[in-house]
Amino acid sequence: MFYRIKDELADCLQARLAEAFGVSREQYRIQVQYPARLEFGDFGVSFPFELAKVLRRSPQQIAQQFLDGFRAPAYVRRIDTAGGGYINFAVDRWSLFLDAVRALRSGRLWPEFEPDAGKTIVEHTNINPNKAAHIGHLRNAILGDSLVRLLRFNGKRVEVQNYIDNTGVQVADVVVGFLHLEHQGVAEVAAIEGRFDYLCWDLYARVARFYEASETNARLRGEVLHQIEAGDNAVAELADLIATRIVNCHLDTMERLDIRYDVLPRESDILHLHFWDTAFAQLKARGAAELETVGPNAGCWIMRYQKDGQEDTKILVRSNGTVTYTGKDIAYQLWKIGRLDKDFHYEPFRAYDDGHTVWASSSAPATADASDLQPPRFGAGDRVFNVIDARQAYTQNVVFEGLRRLGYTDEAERSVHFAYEIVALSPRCAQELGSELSDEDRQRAHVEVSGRKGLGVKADDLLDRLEEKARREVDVRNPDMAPDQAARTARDIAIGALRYFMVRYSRKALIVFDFDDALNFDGETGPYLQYSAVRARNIGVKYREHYGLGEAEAAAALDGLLAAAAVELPDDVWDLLTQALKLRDAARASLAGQELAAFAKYLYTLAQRFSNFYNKHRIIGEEDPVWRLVFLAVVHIYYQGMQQGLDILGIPIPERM
RNA sequence: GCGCCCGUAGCUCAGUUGGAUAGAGCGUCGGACUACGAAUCCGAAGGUCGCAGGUUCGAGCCCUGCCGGGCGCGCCA
Repeated sequence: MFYRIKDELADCLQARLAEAFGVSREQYRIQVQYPARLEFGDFGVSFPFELAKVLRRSPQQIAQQFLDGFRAPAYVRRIDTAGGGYINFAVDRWSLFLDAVRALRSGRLWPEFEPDAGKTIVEHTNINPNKAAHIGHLRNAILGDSLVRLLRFNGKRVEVQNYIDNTGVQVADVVVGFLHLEHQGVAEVAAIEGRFDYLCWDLYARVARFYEASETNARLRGEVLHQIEAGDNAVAELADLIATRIVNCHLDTMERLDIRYDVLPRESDILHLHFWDTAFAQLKARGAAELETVGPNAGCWIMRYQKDGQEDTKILVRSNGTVTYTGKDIAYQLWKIGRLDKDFHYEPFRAYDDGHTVWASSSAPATADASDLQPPRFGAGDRVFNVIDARQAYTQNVVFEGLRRLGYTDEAERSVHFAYEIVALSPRCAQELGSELSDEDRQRAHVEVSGRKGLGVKADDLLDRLEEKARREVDVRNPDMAPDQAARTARDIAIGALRYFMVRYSRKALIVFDFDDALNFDGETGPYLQYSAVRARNIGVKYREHYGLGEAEAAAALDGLLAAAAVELPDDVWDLLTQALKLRDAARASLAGQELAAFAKYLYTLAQRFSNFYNKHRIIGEEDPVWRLVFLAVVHIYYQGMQQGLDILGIPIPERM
């Protein structure tokens, strides 16, 4: 609700600016800001400085003339000029508080945004289906899922895609491992029990060493890859079995973090349905793809494009006729943004507990009796976010350039590479994991996670460790808690710790992973946020118990405030209240800036203010009935905000902790 | 060589798109529980925002140049 007041004030100021100086909104747009310090007020503007030159007057004179005859909105209680040109506005705390109480009573503290008619696609996770997920993948999935939740909160309709590269070399490598190291085929692999993704993790690392041993070994990769792409043979069947089993492992892992998907587009179907041919025809028709006749790239189909004034070329089709990664990616992006005249077939892949179905792409129409489920219309998004690490920035730019070369400039504009830096390991952490580091690596600040070396922290191992640690803490604090509830609580805390950890750093920050940081539950962490929410809810519960009120009665008691005489809300209460009411602002700003860390930071500050508040004030024990209700209302408003905010970050609130 | 990103407290990071006295957490030191549960709170110490110029009423933020670090740039995927 704060954002509305801010917008309203901005309009009001803008009108006065036109009246007093003839400056229109188009000429100069007023930005209302939150002042640096609370004593300055609740809103502030600095336009007198900026307009001083144009209006040929001093900032003070402008501020004075502006304010002479300015009719402020009713809720503005005080207007000050300060610092030789700032104009600050303080609102009437009590009346704004009463507005908030009314909104709380009618359940409209944060009215929904206007729903967006279009569809936003978020593609994330995208793990090669050949081994267990690791911390790097967790950053991707958690960032992606939080983005999905933030978009939905902002009124967007979102489709979640998880692209499966089931025909790439990474899967081929594991196939080589099963065939030539384990001497196992489809039947044997299908019969393997236990942690399949963990088994492949080790096997994959062994295959890397196997390739290094001889040229003959290394050649096996190409042969296997060729058979996978050709399809309709035992090797391809094995690859499909491995990829499908691993994808199921990944979905299980992500499910532990409440991360879900709508559709899994598979590389094999892009191949079999010849998406590339359709895209290629478009590229040729538009002249975007050209057959190179001279030079080192002779015989290749290339795309030329301008980059910083220099011409660059990218190969789309090799001289042997095969398509490059970039080429396939352009075709796939065209499908996502609705400019490929082609679609997948779909089949249900699995259903979650609540009945939601994840669909997988398919090369053939589903048989009539297979299922009575009808897939939704996938793809063709109005806006597409590709959550992919920053190392792919160059490739992503080439893909978007491809769209532009096809004349789809709007579509390129609405395609976003949601880039983030990778998660690396501290050298100490890498050694802890049993990796033997070279002297060079030891000197470095961080070591890159490497699937090929088998070096990395597996997602499920990290989650297990988090849960174990959380369980110990829960048991110490709640010795009488039932084991199943303790387990559930530990799980919630582990999720909170991990999700907050991955989202608290800005996207551009490289995370150097260390167990000490990740397993920390104190200070700026997920459990801190959860704890404050739990405390707020329990204060509400205790309040009702203490005064013998039902939930509805306690809520109705708040109505008494509406008739009460005004009291002056102190700074700490006001700080907390306004921060809670800024939830929408924060969500909007975070989305606009495409920075989830900003929202995480906002929530953390909110929790901090609440912690400060409940340590300072007795709520249930407060003797003055008006203050008691004021405090109760503030606790309620805080809890409502925290509930929504934590939901955006996918962090659950335990019953107790 | 070309391109992108980063350099802020001992450590890890924020810094509302150019605003007011640069903020958190961890760590260190000191204080607050027979409880609306201390996974909390309060206080203290800790800064030449890599360096040097420039633009501006105003620069951690914009421009230029250096220094230091990371990543990317294949008929790989």
